[in-house]
Amino acid sequence: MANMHIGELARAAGVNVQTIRFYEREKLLPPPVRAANGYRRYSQSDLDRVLFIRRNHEIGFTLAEIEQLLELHSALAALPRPLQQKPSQVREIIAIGRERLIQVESKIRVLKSMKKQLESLVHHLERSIPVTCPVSSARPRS
Amino acid sequence: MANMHIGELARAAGVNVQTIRFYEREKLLPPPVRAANGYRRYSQSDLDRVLFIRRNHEIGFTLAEIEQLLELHSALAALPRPLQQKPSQVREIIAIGRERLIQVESKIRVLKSMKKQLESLVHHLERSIPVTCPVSSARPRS
DNA sequence: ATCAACGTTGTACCCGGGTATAGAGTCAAC
DNA sequence: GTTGACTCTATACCCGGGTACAACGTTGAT
Repeated sequence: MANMHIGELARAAGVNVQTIRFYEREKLLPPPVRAANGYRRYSQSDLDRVLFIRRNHEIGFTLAEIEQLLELHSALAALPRPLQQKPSQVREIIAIGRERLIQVESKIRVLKSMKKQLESLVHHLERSIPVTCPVSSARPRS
Repeated sequence: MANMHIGELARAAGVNVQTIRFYEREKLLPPPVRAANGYRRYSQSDLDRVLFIRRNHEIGFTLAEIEQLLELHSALAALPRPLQQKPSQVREIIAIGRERLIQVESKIRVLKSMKKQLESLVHHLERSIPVTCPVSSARPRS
């Protein structure tokens, strides 16, 4: 635990150092423990968190939405087990989860339809080209 | 054709007027025909284009990427049929299409895995809650 | 003991994607 | 012929998500 410097974390996550500090300011990362010299120290779970942020950002979630997603995860982790109590809190988490689910499903639908269009585009273009591809015989003028 | 004012187009597309003009400046929309009074006039195909832009932006493509997608579409439309000539141009379109396809597929993968996680989250939370849902008998204290 | 490579805080800047405002013209209805 | 809703151009601003200094401290190797 707490085995990485900020630079190592950044490299491992494929972002740069300022971005890590930026995420900290924006409350996407918790204030890390500090070594005696004041250096930030990070653990694997911090790395996981950064990777989670990046992946989700890449597929079009805003940082605000990602914050919610993260809360959702940690709320879940913090629940008493086996869940007997706190149904109102739990219900809220479920509600947020459902919302996200709807968003995600809608994005998937759009992307799938796009995929189909692209596939048919590429396919048709390939089919109707006078063959000049490597697999064919003589490579008639490129 | 060319039956809409900018305000109607904007309303129909669910964006505001300045956004339309912004897209025009950014070359995502072609300069529209102008009425005698200087007003921009738009047609259905302009609306389609704006909707296309919005949909794609929503699923995480940048405007620059969308510009490429649009070019790809119109390049396709402009091709001589039945494609006998211009294989180099066609090859380029295919290459871009393939690239997009890879991007789209990767987004879909990420979203699907997210969907699974969310589903299992919601499912598990629902399963372990002391039943308080409408479908059950007596609604024991909310 | 000095150098490079890394860390600290703080502040300022940049880019993408719009959004708002000013100052003016157009148009339809009353 | 004036009012209100619309349009025009031009310019400025805003927000999200970083990115880049500046000025300084720490560490390890040579």
